[in-house]
Amino acid sequence: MQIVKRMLNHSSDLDLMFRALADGNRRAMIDRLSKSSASAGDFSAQLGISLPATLQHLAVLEQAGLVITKKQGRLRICTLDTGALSRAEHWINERRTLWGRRLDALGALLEADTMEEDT
Amino acid sequence: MQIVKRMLNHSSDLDLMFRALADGNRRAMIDRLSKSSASAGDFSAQLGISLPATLQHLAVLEQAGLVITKKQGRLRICTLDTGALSRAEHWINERRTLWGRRLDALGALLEADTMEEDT
DNA sequence: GCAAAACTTAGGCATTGACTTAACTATCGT
DNA sequence: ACGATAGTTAAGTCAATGCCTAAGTTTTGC
Repeated sequence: MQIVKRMLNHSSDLDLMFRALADGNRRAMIDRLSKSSASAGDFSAQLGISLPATLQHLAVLEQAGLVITKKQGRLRICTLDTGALSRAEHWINERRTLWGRRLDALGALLEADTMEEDT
Repeated sequence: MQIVKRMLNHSSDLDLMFRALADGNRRAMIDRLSKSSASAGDFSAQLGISLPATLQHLAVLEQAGLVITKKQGRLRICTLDTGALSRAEHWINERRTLWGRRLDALGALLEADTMEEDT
């Protein structure tokens, strides 16, 4: 059963995703993975933190759907999953453009207001 | 010692930004602001949380550079600042496209691997 | 002036998050 | 088989979050 990837969290997907991205070490891991796959030990060495700490970060990234890990022999190999990144980007872009449109609509009005005040 | 590291670790702009976005209430505030400006009391009422809690959220959003607030009379009026949103989006997009290029090269191989696991 | 409205500050509390060390378990090379 | 390598689990520490209530402070309007 490959369906069970997410349990009944009261936190949304976006919560998990943004919280996962809100840590420098985890972003560094994503940076690293955007170049090539890596093992848990690689991250541990690169970041200078313990292996357990690394595994916790990996769990966060996995739950956020940002990273996929798979056991190969005694290594845990990690790869990026860009699906979630796209969703995060989509949320941001939606808000940004919404506000952009509003600016377009109000821009003239605000400017007119300012002009009135000035004179 | 790791305590020192954490305390000295002045969190980066991206830390502040993503952490700010990692909360449903704060994303709701941004949603609200993407439609029009609002006062602290508006948010308090909309979210059903106390005014102090609302102010804390606003402080987080302001420090992240996502929101601008300004005192007008006895109201604290808040507006969106899209600059930070754009920066967050830029970071995400950069990683996504980097990985995308990588996928072009490795795609078939990874997919074959994944298929094996799934079945 | 003065009370109500809208915020601000202070203090407290329960939970979560990022670490750690120590003690396993599983794989690999010889 | 056996020691070294790579990861996993357990348990604990400490700081940061998110929320609250209570007691200020500033503005507004009568």
